[in-house]
Amino acid sequence: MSFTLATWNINSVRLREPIVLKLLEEEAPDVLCLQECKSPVEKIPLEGFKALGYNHMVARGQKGYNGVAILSKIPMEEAGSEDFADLGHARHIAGKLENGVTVHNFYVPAGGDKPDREINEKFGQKLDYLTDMRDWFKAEKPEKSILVGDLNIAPREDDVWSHKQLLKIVSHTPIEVEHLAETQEAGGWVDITRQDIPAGLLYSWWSYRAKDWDAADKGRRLDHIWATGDISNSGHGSRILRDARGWEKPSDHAPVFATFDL
DNA sequence: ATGGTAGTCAAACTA
Repeated sequence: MSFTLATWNINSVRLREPIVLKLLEEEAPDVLCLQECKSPVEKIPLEGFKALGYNHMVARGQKGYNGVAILSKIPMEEAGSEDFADLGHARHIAGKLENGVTVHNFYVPAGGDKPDREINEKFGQKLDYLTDMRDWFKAEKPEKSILVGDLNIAPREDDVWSHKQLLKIVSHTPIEVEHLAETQEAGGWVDITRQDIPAGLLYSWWSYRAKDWDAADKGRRLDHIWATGDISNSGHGSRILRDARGWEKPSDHAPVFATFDL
């Protein structure tokens, strides 16, 4: 059985319902994981998603900020949600698909502007969030699982437009990269996107603030698809739908895809 | 070094 999964930071699921529907119609992933829904769960517009065959959803939401949801054509039951770093934020939801695969959908804290926890509380919260993820997965020992989401870290030199210029910019600092690596190691996670596309510049986010995001192309790979080692060999076909960054009223993130044959 | 844009929800916060 083969299924395709996509992850997309949508930056308001209600405002961007039209382009979520466009993605579901044109690309038809079996599972779509969304972050930054910025909506209470009961206000997520489900009718159009259901009409396209996405009859299953698990989600956590809050008013105005954060929020994560998994839409699925495959029957799915909720498999819990965690509040790492005790922030009280809706940043994680897990679903277990009928095929036995568990999907973890994360929205890791962005971390503010200054990469110093002494003067910027948000940066400390981001590091603590990753440390709690690490410790949880170390105990949990996940199997037959996929982890996706906006992890808000671009770990590799070719995950950013300029490694040198971003070394002190939150999302690409060595301490964040180290925390992410420890989380990945603790769960035995394999980066499926980079398994498929092992070299070369790869971005999933471009700032709204650029005059011409496409021409400037100052992107970062903040959105990830990982899988546990027991199923990582079944992952293939990774891609990032850069086109979506240029759609009407776009998110600042593009959707990331991978297919798994199980 | 600064300011640039976008979303929520109606001023300030977050990204």
